[in-house]
Amino acid sequence: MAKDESILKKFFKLLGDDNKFRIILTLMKGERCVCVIYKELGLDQTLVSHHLSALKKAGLINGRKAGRWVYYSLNKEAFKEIEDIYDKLLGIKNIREVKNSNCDDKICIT
Amino acid sequence: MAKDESILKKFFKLLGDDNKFRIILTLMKGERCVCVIYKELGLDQTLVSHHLSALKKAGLINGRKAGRWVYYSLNKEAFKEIEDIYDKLLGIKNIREVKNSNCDDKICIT
DNA sequence: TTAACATATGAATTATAATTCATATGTTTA
DNA sequence: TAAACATATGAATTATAATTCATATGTTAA
Repeated sequence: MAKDESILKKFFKLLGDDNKFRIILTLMKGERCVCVIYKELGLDQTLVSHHLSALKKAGLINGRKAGRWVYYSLNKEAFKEIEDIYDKLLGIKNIREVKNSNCDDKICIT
Repeated sequence: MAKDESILKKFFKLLGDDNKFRIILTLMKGERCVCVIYKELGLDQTLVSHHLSALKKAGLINGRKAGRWVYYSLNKEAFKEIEDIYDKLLGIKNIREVKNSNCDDKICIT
């Protein structure tokens, strides 16, 4: 699979998870420390930590350490890249609406 | 979770799967019958059938039956809806970059 | 310098989705 | 109308990811 496709698919897989999705939505509002995230979402600290770690590993978020707190924020460049790839690969304007005549006889290839 | 969020998350979850993602990419090129899809992707007929059924159930694709063949195509309205919701909820222009001062003392709420 | 706190990590467990297998349904052709 | 074909479906199995649990690391405050 091409690199672009793989980046996009990975993004989908991560965001397809309920809690990761909610974490990203929370970070849309701005940088947040871990304790705020897990309290706001009513989740376990350790669970959120695992999710953040996956999102960070994928490059979707950045972590900034300040004292005993760690502040996470969205990686805007990564989101820009995703938007561009989405537009190229799945953008509605690229959908072709060619209808097919019967997939006839032996061949069954259009 | 709000309806929009739930629609988008469901989309992500479906497309996060390798084979569903490839099926959608194939359908970007136009309507295809099942036999073409599974041969082109080198997958089992029954596996592709399951995936198509999930994508159809989610409203992302349409099925058109013609004789013994079934032609699937992308549901453009659904993709339009997804694009709109994405733009509203996760669009890069909606990302706030507010930094936080220390998440200080007891409170730990921003 | 010890206790409390914020976060991270790895292993164990559990939940969920993907794949396979057997077979059913409906359609066309010989 | 029987055989071949295209697709679908449900149950069984397998793979993968999410969650929990126990605990570790580093930081600040008493």
